[in-house]
Amino acid sequence: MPEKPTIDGLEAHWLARWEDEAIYHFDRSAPRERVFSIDTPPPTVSGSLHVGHVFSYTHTDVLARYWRMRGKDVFYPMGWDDNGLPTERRVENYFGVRCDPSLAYDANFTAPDQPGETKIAISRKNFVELCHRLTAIDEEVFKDIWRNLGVSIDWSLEYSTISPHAQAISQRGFLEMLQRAEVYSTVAPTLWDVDFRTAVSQAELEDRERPGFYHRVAFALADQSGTLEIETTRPELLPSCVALVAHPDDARYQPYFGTNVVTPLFGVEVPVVAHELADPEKGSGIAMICTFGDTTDVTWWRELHLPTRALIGRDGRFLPADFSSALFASRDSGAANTLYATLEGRTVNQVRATIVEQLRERGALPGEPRAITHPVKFYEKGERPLEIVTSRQWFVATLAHREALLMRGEELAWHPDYMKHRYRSWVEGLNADWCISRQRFFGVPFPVWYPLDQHGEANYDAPLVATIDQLPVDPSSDVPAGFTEAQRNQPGGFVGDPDVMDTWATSSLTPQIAGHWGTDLFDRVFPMDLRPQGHDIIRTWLFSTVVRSHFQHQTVPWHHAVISGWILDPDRKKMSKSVGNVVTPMPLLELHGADALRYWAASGRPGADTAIDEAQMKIGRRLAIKVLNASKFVLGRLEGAPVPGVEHVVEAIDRDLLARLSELISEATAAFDAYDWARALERTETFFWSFCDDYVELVKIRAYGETDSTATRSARATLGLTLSVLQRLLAPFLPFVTDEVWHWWHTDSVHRAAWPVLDELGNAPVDAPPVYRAVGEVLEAVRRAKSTAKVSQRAEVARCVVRGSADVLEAVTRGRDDLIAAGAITLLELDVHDTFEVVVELAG
RNA sequence: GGGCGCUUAGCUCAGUUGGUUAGAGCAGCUGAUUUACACUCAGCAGGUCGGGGGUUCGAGUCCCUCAGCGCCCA
Repeated sequence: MPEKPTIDGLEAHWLARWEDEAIYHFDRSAPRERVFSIDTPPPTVSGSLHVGHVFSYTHTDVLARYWRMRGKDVFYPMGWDDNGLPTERRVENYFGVRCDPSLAYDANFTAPDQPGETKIAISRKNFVELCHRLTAIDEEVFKDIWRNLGVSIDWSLEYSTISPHAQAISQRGFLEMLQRAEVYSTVAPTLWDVDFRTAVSQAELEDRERPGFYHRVAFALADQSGTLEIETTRPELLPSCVALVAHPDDARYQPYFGTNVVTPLFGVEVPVVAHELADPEKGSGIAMICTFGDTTDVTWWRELHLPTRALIGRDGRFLPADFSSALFASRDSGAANTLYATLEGRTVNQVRATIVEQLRERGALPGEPRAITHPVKFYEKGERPLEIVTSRQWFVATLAHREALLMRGEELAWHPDYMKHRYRSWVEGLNADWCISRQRFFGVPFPVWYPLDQHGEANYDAPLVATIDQLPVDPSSDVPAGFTEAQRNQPGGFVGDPDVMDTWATSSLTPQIAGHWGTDLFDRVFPMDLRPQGHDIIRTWLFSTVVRSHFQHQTVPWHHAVISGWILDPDRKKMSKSVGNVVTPMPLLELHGADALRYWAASGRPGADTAIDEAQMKIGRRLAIKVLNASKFVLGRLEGAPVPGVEHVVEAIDRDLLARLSELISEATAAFDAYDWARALERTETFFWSFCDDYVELVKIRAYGETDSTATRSARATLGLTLSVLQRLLAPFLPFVTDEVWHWWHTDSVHRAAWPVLDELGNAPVDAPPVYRAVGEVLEAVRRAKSTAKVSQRAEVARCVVRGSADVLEAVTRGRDDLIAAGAITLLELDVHDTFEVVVELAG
């Protein structure tokens, strides 16, 4: 025990020691019932690292440490989510490159130190190499943060979602779903980002309020008897119009159902149809259906069996079209084709301007466009509104299993409970199967090839699949069984599936990846006990993991889901890179210390959004310092001797303190069992400060007495037992300082010590007379008198009269000696009275 | 449009099934001073618990309603 203990430098010392002694090592021979397994979020390493990470990972670690002390073998791995678009984007910007899959691999390529003005086009293989290189660097930065935060991860279980192991698991999961027909490929209208040129899934969708215009457009009735006016925000889609739609109950339009109208400018005859999704309140109550302006168009198109006149291409520009063809069958194909010739190859905005201008010229635009603000669907990482593009994609059949997936949500224990609503409303609102293919580069490839017929056309209905023992495979370089590389892309040969999987198609298998599905380990850890995560990824990570586990294992993937809240900046605004209010954790760690940062994080209850609060960190730091000093005092009193056993606790006030301590143990344990770490911390902290300021002050003088007196031994036993319990109750929150003080009198780590139980306190009577509290109240009155008189707390009290009920006076009597000593009271008088009152007469 | 959460002292938050005079920490103010701790200790002050209505002997807590903030879904 150092002469002048300090919390500075504790981190470096204990981090090294924990690593040397491998105290967080998972015993993989442990039977399932002794294991507590955690499916930790693998952070997206290419994302910005901010203090929000520290927040939620502290919650997880606090729980991990608790269960470890409860005697569990804690399976606590850490992974890195490095595959996917965020990494690609970061690599593009970091090195100033872009991937062009048509280029050949250049073994001599070296990336520039600084990104240049224009991005250098490189082959897919070169690009992927750079992705690996950068993620390796990023992962070290993240790892450094976790280590410095004192997260008790078993680093021997580290994984990454782009590793061959993760790829093999992902591909196996895919192949088994394919075999069970839970995944299928089809050509379908799909949400499409025109900048990234990839399909995206419903889960990656985000509504953004954008200014727009309602354009009123007049359609002539086919029989020339009049016009119907619709309103649209997307007049550029007029050439791909396939119908007009109104609500079946809308009396205004009922006469028109079943009749035809003619699109202005393009002269295409389209029917007027009825559907419940048409909103009579919106615009003129009648809308045009185009293939495809939004997901509602897709629904209408599918349910009403409308033709497909898709005109927006993968790059967001208008595709060629022939208005004299059977598909369009324009009444005036010459004019239509002439106009369309000016639109082909143009962007959405360019086409919109031209069409509005043309409509106005032809008198088909009654009234000026009306400015509105409306929600527009974006890919969450995208910059231009999503389009809907028809393409071949792989889908997981979620819609057909909606009810079962809702039931899985009910099976999960949610903390806090109300977070289950997020899951429920998401599953209820699903409107498309989960699209898992992405037209990108850095990801897990699909382990399939397609046979090519004599004309070089692929047969997508009969994919050639890899076998499980081949995995991982890359169909762009590996060859399917029965073929040779020479047959690649040749008629009668084969072609590899060119796409990669959605990052969630891999992340949804973190229990299988971390738990090494297919080995004996998996059965020892799965289903996992705990899934900690933020509420922002319930619809992605949590949902997709439930889907995979449901299909693959017919179970929920975990028993408990603990949902952490948002981290807000000090002004309570959500932290985001674009707002520029992101706070990085390292400076805070260096300034306040890991225990202090953890204290702040652990004060945030499950699910509660929490603002960055440096004041709270300072309080945590103060608490850590107090733990050092209190431990120093108590252990100093023990003078190196073992703590006297609980049977030596004989003084009434000491027995009462232990009774209160057993209440604390019960409360903290119950709170932890309910995943309410913040409550456990708050109760323990309150008790600890009262222990320091009141109990220790009361028994200090007695504790300095002769070692062989029963009273002294009682005080020392109580101090020692209480300190031991408090150090352990605080250990999950303040791992550094508690292990420091624990080692002052133990050889093992506090993090391997047993969580306190009531038995340790012997038969501490819970119904002991409330001596501690009664004496405390008198002492408080004495302190108040001294403070009011502005004298030292050591000043003598000539006479102190305590009036109160016989019970209270009895309690005070039992703590009389300690009270007199702590209050420097010369004469203590007790007087039975019906109200409680303390009269203090100071000396002099 | 449907749903969830929040609203308690200047600030950050407790307040577990309804039950003495609503608590804590921070900030503020007033003091104390070398035997664990100044990164300390003691004390003071500060709230009609978002508004309104209801149930009850009794409501911060239960019910209804309104408002504000945040979020989820459509």
